[in-house]
Amino acid sequence: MVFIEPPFPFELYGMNYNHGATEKKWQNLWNEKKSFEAKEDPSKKKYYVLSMFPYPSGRIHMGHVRNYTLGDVVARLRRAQGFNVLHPMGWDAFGLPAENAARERGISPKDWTYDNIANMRGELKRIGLSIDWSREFATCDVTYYKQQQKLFLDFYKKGLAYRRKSFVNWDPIDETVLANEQVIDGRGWRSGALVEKRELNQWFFKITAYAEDLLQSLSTLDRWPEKVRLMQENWIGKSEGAKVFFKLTAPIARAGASPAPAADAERMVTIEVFTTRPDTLFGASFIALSPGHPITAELAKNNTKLADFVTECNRIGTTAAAIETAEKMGFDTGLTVAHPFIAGKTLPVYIANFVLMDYGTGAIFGCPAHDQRDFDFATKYKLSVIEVIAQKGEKQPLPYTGDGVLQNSGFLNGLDVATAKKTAIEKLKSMGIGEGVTQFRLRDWGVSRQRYWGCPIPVIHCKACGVVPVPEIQLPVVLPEDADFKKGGNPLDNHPTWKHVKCPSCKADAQRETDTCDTFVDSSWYYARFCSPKNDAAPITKSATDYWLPVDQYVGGVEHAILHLLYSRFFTRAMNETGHVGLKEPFAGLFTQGMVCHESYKDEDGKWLYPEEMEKRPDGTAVNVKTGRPVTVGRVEVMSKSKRNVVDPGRIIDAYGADTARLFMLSDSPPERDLEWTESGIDGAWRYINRLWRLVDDENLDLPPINEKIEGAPAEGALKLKKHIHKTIARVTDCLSRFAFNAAVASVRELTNLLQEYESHVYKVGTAAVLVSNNKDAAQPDAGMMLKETKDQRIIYREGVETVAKLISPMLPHIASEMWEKLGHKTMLVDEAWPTPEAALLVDNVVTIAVQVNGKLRATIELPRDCAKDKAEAIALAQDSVVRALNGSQPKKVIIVPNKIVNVVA
RNA sequence: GCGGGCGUGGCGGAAUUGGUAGACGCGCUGGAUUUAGGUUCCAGUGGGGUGACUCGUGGGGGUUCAAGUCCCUCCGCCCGUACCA
Repeated sequence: MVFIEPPFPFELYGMNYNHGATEKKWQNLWNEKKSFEAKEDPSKKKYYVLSMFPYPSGRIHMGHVRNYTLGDVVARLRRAQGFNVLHPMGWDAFGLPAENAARERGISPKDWTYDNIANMRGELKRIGLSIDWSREFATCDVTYYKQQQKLFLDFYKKGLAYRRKSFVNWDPIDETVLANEQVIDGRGWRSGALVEKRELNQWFFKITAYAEDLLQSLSTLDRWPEKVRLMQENWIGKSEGAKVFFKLTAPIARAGASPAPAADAERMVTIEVFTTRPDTLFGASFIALSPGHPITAELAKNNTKLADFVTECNRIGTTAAAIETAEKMGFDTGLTVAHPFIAGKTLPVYIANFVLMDYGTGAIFGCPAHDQRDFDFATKYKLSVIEVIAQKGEKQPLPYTGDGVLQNSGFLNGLDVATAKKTAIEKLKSMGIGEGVTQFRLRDWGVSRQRYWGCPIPVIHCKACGVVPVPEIQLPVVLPEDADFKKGGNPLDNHPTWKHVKCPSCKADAQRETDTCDTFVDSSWYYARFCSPKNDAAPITKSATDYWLPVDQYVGGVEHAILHLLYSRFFTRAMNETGHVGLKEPFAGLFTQGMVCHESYKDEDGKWLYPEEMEKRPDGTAVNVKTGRPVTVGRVEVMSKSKRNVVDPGRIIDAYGADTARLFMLSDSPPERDLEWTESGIDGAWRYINRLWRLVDDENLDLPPINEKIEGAPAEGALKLKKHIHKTIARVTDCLSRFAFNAAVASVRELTNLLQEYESHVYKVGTAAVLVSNNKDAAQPDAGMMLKETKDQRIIYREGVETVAKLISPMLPHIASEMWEKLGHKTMLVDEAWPTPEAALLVDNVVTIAVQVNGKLRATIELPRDCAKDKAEAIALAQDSVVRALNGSQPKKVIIVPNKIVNVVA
């Protein structure tokens, strides 16, 4: 784990390639020539490459390097292929960590953020990305969030933003709202106080208005990973089912003194249940309400045991994972409801911790025989289990969730599940106690955050006028810079003056909204802002977005597969509806990359160690560099600061160069999979960079002039090499276009090997080279042929090396550029066109065919391409190994796949 | 819990549509050059067997002339789960 510290003594190892100077040289040149500045040009086909912008935590990490290298490969490839490429970069700069830093270290969130950005920008630039830095912005720039406030108001006017009550995690000691990640085992991470659920008025975006469209349009996103589309589909969670009204056998006496509104009073006599299984109504054995259900709240007023139970349930927290993995608990209310179909039958009403208030109606009926959760619950509380679906075939233990024929179900008996569902719904409807409904799991997007470091929501609360939007000419609503972070709560709310304003409508004293936006709002439209980042008059410049959008290739982590991407899709629809953009789907192509992992190390005391703090001994043991004490080598895990299994990209770039870091990121693991960072891997990458350099850095290289052509047909050896070059072009182009970057690198390496091997078999004599056969006994070609061969080979060798430089350039832009220059070119490689293979060179006239007997490989034979089937069969059957395997028996059948395989079935 | 993904030599992985499993690299072994080597070059390298062969893509089962690839099932690990970004 000991790295060579910079400056790297490259000449010590016979290396002539100085990555430090070379990388700097090309980065400066690209910058001077503005090589990557994008301009709208309707005469050219555009290509918009976007890598998810980073949160400015202060340092870049390997995950960033991977993400941006992947995006850069695409951007550089498309650029070489003649597209007008937009490849921007910015900062997802609002959010909690800045506020935490302010609280812990007394730095202002703004200074902390912009310092981090300055530092990270420098680190990013060293990777050598083909980014148009002139378009850079941060979401915390007033110029950006001003436009976001306009969008918010436009959404509000269209009814796409609204306010309602919703629960938050409340820390009673710090008097602040906690994020889910700040709640640990039901307690506040700093105060340790038991977290309470508190209901607050909050802002929501009406994403559910587009639920159906967001679902349907997934099928048009054919360049998205199937898994992401599936995850979104499940997240939206469309389900067909029924609402059923269960009548309470005794209405609940309301505890409150004030008269309840009529609709609410109605709720106290019936329980509205959503179910996807109305067919199993005859198997119902209980009703369960969410702890957050209005009836639960009403009952808890007069029942301390129930109130305690609800408190207990709330302690689990607000996350679905916690609620659903918690042990199933129920509270028998003693109430009963009438069964809708069976006269005289009643069902007990429970409060259950696994019933979510946010989904359906917050109430379910339980049919234990045909649902796992209901079954578990019924077992625990000894409720009846009535089988209403007769299983097909071999009987399985309950619960049974498959199809079958209805039984014990009155008018549904004999029907299959699908028909029974329909019939039950019709019956419910005719009885006036239910109806068929389509339900979505998707909930509206809560965007309110009771925090300082976010985009202020631009509304004013007036006692007389209610919610009043801030007039557009008064935008932006700017964050105050003198907020106090020492107190608990929301610094905006605590600020002495900021929130006090006059109502824009009646001029009376009023208050600003002190909630800020969820940072997912900021990242939902940044892709569109990159098209015209400087426009101060409007969030979006229509002509610019019409040209550049949609994003052709979006690259980022799978962890964003649902929320960020769904929110962006919603936002684009909302911006479309409010006239800002002319499209609905922001990202035509999506690639989700895997994470960067590393071994983790612990010393004897169980303390995590950084990789550079330990050393591996030849005997396989590991020790602490300083103390010499043994170190336990742990699992390979996602790099994280807490486990200290991180490698700083800056140090790698110092020691080995950006190209080496990029190569390592691209060469071994396929980009969609997790990548394990290893020191030996980086060594291997670094060696390859030096091998590339040796291809061109040779005083005796003796290459023919640029563009010299072969006269007549190429000599045999030259043709072989040329074929390989063109096959490599085809293969690499294909690999790159389908994100098989590791395979693309492998293919270029193969060509490099071949060129190097070829070069080592050639002597240079004067200006001509002489091919030396490996086989001493072979007849040497005559002088004329040799001259032709060597001359052609020199020309092909140049073509080969130039091709290697071009093909590797999206991955390793610095060394590729340097090679190009070394080969005598005056042009910059980044301005060169991507090579195209000659079709005629891609096909071989002799193919290798596998010969199998009963599916087992017995021989391979060489045959002319498209050889006749009977001829192939005859040659295959004549093979010694085939004859042996057949052992005298007659083949029953021979299967021949032309140019691929002959399978003899014995 | 639910949803999604992944699993191939000692290691990372390749195999575009069901058609020669292990490309390319790391590591390792042997050799050459070298005062030296985390340099470079050459050769070898899935397991077993002298060999003909045989066993092999997380486990078990199935479809097929043929399965890493398709189907069923089980196991392990990872991601998301709505206030981390």
